Amino acid sequence: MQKDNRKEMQDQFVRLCKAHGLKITPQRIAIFMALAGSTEHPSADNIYRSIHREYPHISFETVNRTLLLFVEKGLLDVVESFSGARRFDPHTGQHHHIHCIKCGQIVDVFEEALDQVAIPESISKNYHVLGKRVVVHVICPACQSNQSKIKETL
Amino acid sequence: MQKDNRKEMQDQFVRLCKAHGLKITPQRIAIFMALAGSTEHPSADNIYRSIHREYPHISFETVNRTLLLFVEKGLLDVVESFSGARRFDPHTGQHHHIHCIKCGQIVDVFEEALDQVAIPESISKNYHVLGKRVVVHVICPACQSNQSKIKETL
DNA sequence: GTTACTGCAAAGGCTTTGCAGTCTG
DNA sequence: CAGACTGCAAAGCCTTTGCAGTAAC
Repeated sequence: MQKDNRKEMQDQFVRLCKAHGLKITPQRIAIFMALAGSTEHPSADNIYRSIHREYPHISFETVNRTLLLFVEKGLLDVVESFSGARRFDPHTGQHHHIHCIKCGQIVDVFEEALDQVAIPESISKNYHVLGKRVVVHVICPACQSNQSKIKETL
Repeated sequence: MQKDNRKEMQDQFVRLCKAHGLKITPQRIAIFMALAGSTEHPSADNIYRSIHREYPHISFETVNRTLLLFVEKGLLDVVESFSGARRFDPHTGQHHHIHCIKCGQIVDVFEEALDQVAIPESISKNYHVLGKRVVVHVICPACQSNQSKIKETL
């Protein structure tokens, strides 16, 4: 089951690469798989670390370059953040985010009601609109209880 | 008129400092005035440059430290960005943003309808909510016409 | 065989920190 | 006068780039 899923994802990746004229390399497969299994909106460094144990020869530069390439091709999005490292999101469809302003955690929100928020005409009239997102600022339960421990990253 | 406005702002700043137990220094006044007159969500470097001609002795470090201090005291907000330098917003009230994904420009949006977006119970039930913002992703008119000229900063 | 991709090393932005001296209240 | 604030210099992150070698198709 887990294995089937991996195989399925790899097939999907091969299709995506072909569609975009990208070469298929072991590095790219590893990066894609790491992303596919992530929900925490990882930074380039997060991805690098998560594949480093299994593929110690993959360099950080390749990870970063690949992520930027994927963004360019629309396979990934860069998400809004409040500084620090750039963070990536494998989920490119319409959705929303919860940000903990203490620890920087970002949680996905799928809510029909938020998708339905109408973009005011004053905006759509004057700009070429690509999309929208509702960002909710919170202090997450973990940070609530650990007031002292976690230092805000801003 | 312009002069009265400056005076008024300085008085406001003095009140704010007293309320937060901050000392009033020429550096801080300069920084506050630069922020008050800004609408483009400046970075620390933007503020530094904008006051540097008039106050060449103010260091970048002081500007940055002061901005972070103001954030801590709630006089300023840090706004979401898609990487690059941290950006500040003197407007701490409820409002929304338009982001140009090409040039990085951020435009404020004041729209009753967006303020009214309800935070789903699934969120408010589980998190301590501080606020929300609708972020609209666009390509601004300038970037539309200059397709080639401006290089995306991501 | 060509061209795209990778890894290395180095440089380039932006941010933070320790410290000694200075200024505010 | 005490504590807060500033400027300097240096270090710390994160990201980008040039280049020579390597792998994919």
